[in-house]
Amino acid sequence: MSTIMALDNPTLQKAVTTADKVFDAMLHAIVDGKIAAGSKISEPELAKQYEISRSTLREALNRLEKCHLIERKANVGSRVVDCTIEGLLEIYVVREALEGMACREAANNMSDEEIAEMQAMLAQHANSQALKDGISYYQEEGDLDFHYKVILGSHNQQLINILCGQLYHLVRMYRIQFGMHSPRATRAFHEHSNIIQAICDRDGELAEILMRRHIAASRKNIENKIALQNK
Amino acid sequence: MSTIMALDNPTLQKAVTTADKVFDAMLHAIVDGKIAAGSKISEPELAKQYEISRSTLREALNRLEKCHLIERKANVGSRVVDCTIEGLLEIYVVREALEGMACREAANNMSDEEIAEMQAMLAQHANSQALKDGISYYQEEGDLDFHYKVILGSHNQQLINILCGQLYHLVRMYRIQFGMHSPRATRAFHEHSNIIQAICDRDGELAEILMRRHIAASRKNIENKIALQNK
DNA sequence: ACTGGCCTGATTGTCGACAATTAAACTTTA
DNA sequence: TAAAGTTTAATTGTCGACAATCAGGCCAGT
Repeated sequence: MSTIMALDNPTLQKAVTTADKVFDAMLHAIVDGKIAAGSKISEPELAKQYEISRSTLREALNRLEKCHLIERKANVGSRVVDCTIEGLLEIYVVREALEGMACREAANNMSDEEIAEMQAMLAQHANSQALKDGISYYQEEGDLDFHYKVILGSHNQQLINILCGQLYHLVRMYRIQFGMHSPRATRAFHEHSNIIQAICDRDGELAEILMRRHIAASRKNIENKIALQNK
Repeated sequence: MSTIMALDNPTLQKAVTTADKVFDAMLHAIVDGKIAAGSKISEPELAKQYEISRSTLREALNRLEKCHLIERKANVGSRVVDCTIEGLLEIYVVREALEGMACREAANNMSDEEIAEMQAMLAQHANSQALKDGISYYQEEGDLDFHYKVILGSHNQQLINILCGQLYHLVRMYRIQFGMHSPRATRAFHEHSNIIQAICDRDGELAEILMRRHIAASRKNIENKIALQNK
């Protein structure tokens, strides 16, 4: 029902080849933690598990490496990336820069129809949120939907590739594995609302500033939580 | 002689496997235009040309795809990306966002030794520039050296991977194939100098602003040249 | 003559086996 | 006993062949 599946890979065509299917399966397995973060990958073992050849598996591994979900060293092997606090904060820094710019470009380049769509989506989220009073749904999927739409609205293929193609899988992985469903839901909703307003006003400069603040706020929220945890 | 070779891939280990060597060879061939932009890639032909198996060639192609230098469609084949004005401008937008942020982080995270190194490099470039009065050398290599150093100075692995690992090969490709040796050399030199000063002052906010202006100026320079060309 | 379907040639995807390299276990020696 | 060197088992990289898929040419039918 959520739109998250539909735009899972907005820039990629559907999986046609078997390597694609294995890639998809492993992608979800890694993101969901079914394949542990930091664990070593045994090519023969996984090939047998998915009932495919090692060549096909390696093809899938190559695509996972493109998403920065695994790391390969020559003649040694592949490991799933491990989720560290430092890595998470690094990603937020990149997101602040890229999504800020994407938001500026979205304000310049989105069509009126796209803007209308996004406003409708926000209204739907508002209902869903008020209805369920469930912060987790909004936080985990609605938020991603919103950010996806803004990124796609930039109409910048490079931005879209980097953010949707590679970085966002990592974001989802961290969200799930660190169990992030913070009580920022209502606040984030208002921030989203203001960002859309800036885009609607075609105010790219303000849109970028608001998006950067929005992401920076999330990062600081995490930093605080970590600091609290380590106290 | 130049440092460009040394930091060709500052984040990657040297090529050990044959697929690595073929990747390097094809990387340079594509960047230098020896393999034409937009041309289709024939796997059997190239495999014979490099005297390797198709599997090994495909491994190399996968890494080229990671750098966004080629594009693959399932059951159809691979093509070298084509250099369009729109693509070039898109890259500048991404660079403005990412390198701006990298510059801010560099001001926060660079060690004093790193800053001293960068100042020394700039002084060397100043001599080289005054000596040869050659704008092309500075523009094509010194400029990249400077930007590399700033990116590495951010100490953000995600930033480094995206910028040095994938985006900068594209930047070099565009520079060479469009023959960019504009008379911005002395102006760019002063901008570099100011940026280093901001980093030295640990003024991340100013450093980001200056870097973004620096890159935006390059982009506008190109836009003007194109507009002039099409008149 | 033109459109539609079929067939053929070539290209890509997949497979299993072999060669090269690495990491660990074992032996040997100071 | 500890450290260094050697051997061995397992993993990765590479290869050539087969199967699946696609693009273009050919033929038939209206």
